[in-house]
Amino acid sequence: MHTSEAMALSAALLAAAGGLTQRIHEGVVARGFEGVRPAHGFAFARLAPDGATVTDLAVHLGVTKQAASQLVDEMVRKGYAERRPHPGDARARLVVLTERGWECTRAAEEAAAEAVREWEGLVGEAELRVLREQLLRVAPRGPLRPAW
Amino acid sequence: MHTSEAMALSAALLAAAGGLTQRIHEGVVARGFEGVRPAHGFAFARLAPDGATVTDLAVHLGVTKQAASQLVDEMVRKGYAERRPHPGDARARLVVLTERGWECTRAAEEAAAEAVREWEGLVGEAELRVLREQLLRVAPRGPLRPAW
DNA sequence: CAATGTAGTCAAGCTGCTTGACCATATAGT
DNA sequence: ACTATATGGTCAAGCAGCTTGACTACATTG
Repeated sequence: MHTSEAMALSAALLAAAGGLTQRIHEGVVARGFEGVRPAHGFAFARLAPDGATVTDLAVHLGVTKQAASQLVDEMVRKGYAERRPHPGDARARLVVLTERGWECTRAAEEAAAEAVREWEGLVGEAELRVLREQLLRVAPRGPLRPAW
Repeated sequence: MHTSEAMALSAALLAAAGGLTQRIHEGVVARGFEGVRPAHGFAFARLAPDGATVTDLAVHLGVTKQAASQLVDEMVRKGYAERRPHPGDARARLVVLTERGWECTRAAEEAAAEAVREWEGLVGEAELRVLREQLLRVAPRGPLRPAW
């Protein structure tokens, strides 16, 4: 593949990712969750299963634990998360999503599904599965974090 | 496509875009261009053909013209761009890439091509073209700008 | 039970963006 | 032609999100 084609691919990938991010964000806002930035989504993804400590979150997001702690402050202030005592480690605190946090997570999933559903009309359902498989192959392993 | 599959696709897309961005950035740094952040790449892309005004750049990046002007300041200070008088409008100034700016652009293209070349080994060359076509379809039109 | 490591926070500072104000030049209306 | 308004660009101040550094509370190791 030539350099110019590689650039076209890169640009398309970045544009698609940017567009999707924006679509998800708009969808979340449209569903009544304000003051949430795209970066929060990556935190929600880590907190969703069973909660996490601030340090876990910091590693996941690739920022300092102070920054992660401030992010948690903000999410707590806005009612999306709460700090609970950590069972088995009195130093740590387990950050978990509130009910509103779960609702926001579902809103983000719906918005993503809505955007992807439009893509079905553009490339077809079967091709969309192919696209997913290809992206899974080229995507790096590890935590999903904001990139630029 | 079910919601969970849509989420898997979204996550893969964001991860792939993030990984690519990081790869390009590392490749540019490895080629000796320091102090360049990923956000600069989007500015380079707009300046590359024939230069642009600060206002053009601001629209392209989706930021205020003050922010764009500061970005240009930085690029000028680091030797990647220069401000020339605008032919035909004495108010405006045409921002163009310096020779070093062009070298940096080529470095980014090489780094992108290098990453994409690895993808060829993961999904195959023919499938990579398919991937490009699919992404071009789902990518929104318009300026390529940082998303989150 | 002393020494070292880890979870978390407080405080200060930096950077990249914003809003607001302003000047110089272009363009439109009469 | 000349005033009125719009546009390109910069200066200045402020804010938000991150950083580094210092510190306390608890855990873990020997």
